[in-house]
Amino acid sequence: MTTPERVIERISLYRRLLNTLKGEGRVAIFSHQLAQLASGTAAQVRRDMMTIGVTGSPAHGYRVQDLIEAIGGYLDSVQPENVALVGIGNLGRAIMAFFQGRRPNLSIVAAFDVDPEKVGRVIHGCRCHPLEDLERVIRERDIRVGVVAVPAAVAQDVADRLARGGVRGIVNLAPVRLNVPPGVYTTYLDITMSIEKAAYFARQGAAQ
Amino acid sequence: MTTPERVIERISLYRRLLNTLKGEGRVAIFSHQLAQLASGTAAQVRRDMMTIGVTGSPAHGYRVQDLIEAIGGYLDSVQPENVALVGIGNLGRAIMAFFQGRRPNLSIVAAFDVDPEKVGRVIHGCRCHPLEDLERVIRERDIRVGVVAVPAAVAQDVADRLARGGVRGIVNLAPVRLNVPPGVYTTYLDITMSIEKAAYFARQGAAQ
DNA sequence: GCCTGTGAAGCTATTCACAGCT
DNA sequence: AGCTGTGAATAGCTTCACAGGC
Repeated sequence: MTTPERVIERISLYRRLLNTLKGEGRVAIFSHQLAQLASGTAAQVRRDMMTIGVTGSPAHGYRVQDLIEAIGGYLDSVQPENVALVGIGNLGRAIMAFFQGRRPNLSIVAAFDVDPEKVGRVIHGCRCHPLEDLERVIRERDIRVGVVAVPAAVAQDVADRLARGGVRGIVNLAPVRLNVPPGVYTTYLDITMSIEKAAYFARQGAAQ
Repeated sequence: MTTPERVIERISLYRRLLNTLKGEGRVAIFSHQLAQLASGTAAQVRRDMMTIGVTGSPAHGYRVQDLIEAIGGYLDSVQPENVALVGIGNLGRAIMAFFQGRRPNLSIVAAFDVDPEKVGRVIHGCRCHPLEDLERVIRERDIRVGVVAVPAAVAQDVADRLARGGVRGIVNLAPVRLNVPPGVYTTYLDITMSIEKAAYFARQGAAQ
């Protein structure tokens, strides 16, 4: 019953692609077309559609609007998800700018930093708190997802605080592994690893 | 003979963990210990060791130094790899700061931006060029890996330029899919997707 | 006893291929 | 004719389990 990580990733990607298509006025799409946009296969797209419970027609394929709604129903929680961002350096600001009023169902509602310079300000529509307040604010605002964008040396401490505050999902951008209590999901966005990977496959003459 | 992406990712992770261990004075490690640090299994670590051609001993496990060297021999090219960064916004600067004199075998040697304000300056030890010079500089400096950290709207254009310049590996941080000619490897670092994934699994009561 | 190295087994994910529909 | 939905087949990855060695 638990959907594999890979499938969730693809579904999230489909949604973004579909939103773009919708913006272009596209009404329907065939599996092989969506597959091409997502760098996948038609069969895989159809399997994923089964997973989220959407059904298409041989005549027109899948209705774009249906897909977007079904993906929303599958991926999103009923009430919008509150996200905390820890670390308001360049990376943190990039993420805030990026999320600025984007997703209706997912918004960064609180940011944290140790720098007294930043605390108290509102950056990209989001209030900045001192790190000491993390657990309290997380609880008050019912935040269950945290993004860790702090230097490696303090990432584990931040993760501990997030977990204590009740966060159940962490996105870690710091180049360290985190130790989290059971029940807390962690995913890593590792720039060094990605570049090393790209360098390796660049040399191998491509894969994908 | 081509190593799967998953394995390359783990090997890159092992190296980082091992470098930390080495810094702590650790000399040898058993597969189950490395597995714990990497959130994997002992059997998997041993398989990966086979892949890179390292052999351990039942008595002491694997020698940390051996592993680091073997991974270097496996992942790295003989001469250091030159990387180009396109987009010197918050995200680009975060990446530059992060790479600042880090990896011996992988360095960002050129950055590009359209902002005339940034062009000509040297940020984090790296010269900033105007976007128009991209293809020329890429060729001159024999750059084969590019990092795309520009807004979504111009990411495809940047990818086209990189590919024309001869880049064979691209790390894309913009939230769009790129169309690249065959032979160019592309990998995506998608913050939105990661947060959506974390939110989904946070709700499911964790995996991993 | 506890480790590594590895063939074999097991499992998961992807793709095939085709019936059914329009 | 060309699509979807899906059981069956395949491919790919991970884990088991054990021989061999300190």
